[in-house]
Amino acid sequence: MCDEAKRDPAERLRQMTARLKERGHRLTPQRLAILRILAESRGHPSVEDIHKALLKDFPTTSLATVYKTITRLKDENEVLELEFSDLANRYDGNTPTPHPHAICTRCGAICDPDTPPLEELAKLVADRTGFRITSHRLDFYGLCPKCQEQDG
Amino acid sequence: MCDEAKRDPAERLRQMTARLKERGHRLTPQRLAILRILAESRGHPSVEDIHKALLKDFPTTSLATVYKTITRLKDENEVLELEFSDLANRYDGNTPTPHPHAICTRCGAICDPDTPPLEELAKLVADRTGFRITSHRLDFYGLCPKCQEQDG
DNA sequence: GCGTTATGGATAATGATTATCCTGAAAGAA
DNA sequence: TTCTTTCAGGATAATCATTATCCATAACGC
Repeated sequence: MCDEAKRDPAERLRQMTARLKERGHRLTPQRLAILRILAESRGHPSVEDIHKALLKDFPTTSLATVYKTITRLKDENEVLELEFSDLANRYDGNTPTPHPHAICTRCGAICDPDTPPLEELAKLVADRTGFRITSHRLDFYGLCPKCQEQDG
Repeated sequence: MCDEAKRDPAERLRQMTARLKERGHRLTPQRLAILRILAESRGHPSVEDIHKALLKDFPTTSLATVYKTITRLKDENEVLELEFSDLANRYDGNTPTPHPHAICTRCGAICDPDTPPLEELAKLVADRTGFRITSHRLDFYGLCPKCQEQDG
């Protein structure tokens, strides 16, 4: 229910590479590999996760390269960043627009539940605060099913 | 509309001191001062903000003391932490239960809009993901009214 | 192929937060 | 009030994800 198949990874990869090229970014082998990892990932990998996966094909890749590529992708709105102050940030390259997440506070599992859209609520907030709302973040924290089992 | 008066700061201070005492924490002058700053704050101060305010009455207070006190308050659920990976975390001592925020991405202003409660949505997410939901975070990002003016 | 210039790699720097360690103060008991 | 125990404060070092820096090199348009 949680990490069901989303859109086709190959299609998403094509989309990302096309957008980067179109905006004048070079498509290096390392970059392509990072895009592929993001497109194929069902979870929400951290930079270190991505780097580890990358080392299988490109054993000399630097962590800095991953950070730089992620920054590009953020600038181009091709990846959604989930910030944490006490943990490494996590990234969603499949669905780069804001959407709710369920986050396990024990094991760090993150999944995308289906929920009604928040546009109405965002409009309400804009009306009441005078803000020009451009993005949002909705996280639910708790224990994932696996971690509940371990409680006995 | 955004930073309207909430509950009575003095009453909130009484509440916090009572809870800390009840749980066996000592009430030192520094701690009381931090509680007062949190209770009276209408914004969402960072640790550094709190420390700066504290120095007026206790010029030798260490930053570490503020961090330690905040940790206590988090453990006792008397303060709500808003985490940011690229900025200092911000704290709400007035309303320590999760509630939506509007956050200015330019100046960092944070305010508490009135919105319908999210309990139903949380229940829906719990049903669909199997998570045992214990907390949530709903942030809306955008430009506050002041920062919109500066755009011309 | 060539030349321009963005990118990759290695590593140092940054900065919020946490850990450590010791001294001193808070609170209860006598 | 004084004593005792233990928690809290202050100073500072350590941590760790993320950024910045710098140079050699690879990508891509011509």
